[in-house]
Amino acid sequence: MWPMARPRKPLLSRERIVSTALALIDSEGLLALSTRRLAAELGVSGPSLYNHFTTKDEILDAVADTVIAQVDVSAFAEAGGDWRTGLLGWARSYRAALAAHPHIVPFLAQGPGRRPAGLKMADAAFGGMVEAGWPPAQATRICAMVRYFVAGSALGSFARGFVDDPGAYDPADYPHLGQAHLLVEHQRQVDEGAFETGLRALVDGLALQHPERVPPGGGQQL
Amino acid sequence: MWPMARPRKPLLSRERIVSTALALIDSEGLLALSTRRLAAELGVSGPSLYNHFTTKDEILDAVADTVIAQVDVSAFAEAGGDWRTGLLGWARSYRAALAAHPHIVPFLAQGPGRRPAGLKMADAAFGGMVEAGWPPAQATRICAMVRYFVAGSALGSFARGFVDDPGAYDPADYPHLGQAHLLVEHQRQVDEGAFETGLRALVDGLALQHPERVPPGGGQQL
DNA sequence: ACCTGAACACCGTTCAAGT
DNA sequence: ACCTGAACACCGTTCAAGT
Repeated sequence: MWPMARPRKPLLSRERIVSTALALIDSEGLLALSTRRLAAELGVSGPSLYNHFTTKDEILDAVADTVIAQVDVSAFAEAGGDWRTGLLGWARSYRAALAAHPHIVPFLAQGPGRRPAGLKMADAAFGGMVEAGWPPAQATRICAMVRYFVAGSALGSFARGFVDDPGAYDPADYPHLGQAHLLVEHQRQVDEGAFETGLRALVDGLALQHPERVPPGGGQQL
Repeated sequence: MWPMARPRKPLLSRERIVSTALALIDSEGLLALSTRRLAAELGVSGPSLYNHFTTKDEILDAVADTVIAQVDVSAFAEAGGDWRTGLLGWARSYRAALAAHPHIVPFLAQGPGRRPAGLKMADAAFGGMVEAGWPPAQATRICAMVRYFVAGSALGSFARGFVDDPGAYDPADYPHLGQAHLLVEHQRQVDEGAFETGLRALVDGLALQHPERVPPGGGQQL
């Protein structure tokens, strides 16, 4: 091997950089993604990345967008105006996409900005709610609350937040946390159960506010 | 000034380190908090911090705990078994505490672990829900979903996630985002409105599931 | 156009040395 | 006990040099 300045065929591509970055983030966390480490994983030297992206943040933007591109918003169209079904389908797919890559969530939460997949998702969700009869201001709030809920649930496991040690929580200090150390074992069930229960409650609660709702007594809306 | 090895009175204390760290995080973000920068702000050299904390993460843990210590859980006790009032009061105070320090939220979301204020909050909320008649498994889910919602809403502004530029969102690409650039101006109202609307929906939806609820027709619960 | 190594101003943390 | 400067192995990014 002798020094190679420019190869006949590019060693890197934006796609390869992004997929390797995502794999590294998934396996070792956001902090493990350094430009030098990523370059090493790709078999090139650190500065090579700057031929394809102008900054590390731009790489993260691209990674974030591929994650959001996995979200399925087809439930709105398929439900044909049934906002409950559309919203449930979107929210579940949204959560699944983020839960598959939890370490990128803090970065994702900075908003879609100019990321195309994020904007496409926002457009579909907002449009779906408006077409189902929600006033635009309320549709905005609903999209925001779904994002809050999904991002929060993917950001950090509730169950994993506790310590797996029966002696960790002294009953004298925390009288109700006697079983908390058991949460760690049932992590997935706890987190998914909480998300699903919360999502149902959210939709049920929203239904009470829909402009076309017929209240229980059949009376007028406020 | 000549070299000072050990001063008569300690220059640092854990309290001073934590409050300076929080101020730095609030004003410049989590990434701006380096041990060297923090030390400079405190008027000492970098390694001095290691006489008071064993790692930077331990400093962040202490910062996180002081933020959570601001959350008011007294609503559960004051509401005397009325879980709706207790939950609303807790969730609003929880969100206010996190929204005051948004940059620490990604760190907070790793869970209470062994942080006393976080555990005290979890204990009070879980205990409050159980005492109001919720089965423990459901009380756990409710505490988790409130954390998801609060953390998600404090993590990143929904409104600030868009770009304040009328030309940013081409109607050909995003037919429903024509007004999205306006969100940035009304940031606080949008985010607080979404949180409040979502919280009400969540509580309303949960009420339908409470074991002691009398269903509309007065019939039996499933 | 696309890669390289050298360089700059940073990191977190350890450690021997001072009082 | 509590501070210091020097040192180690890292960072993100720029830039001149190579083909």
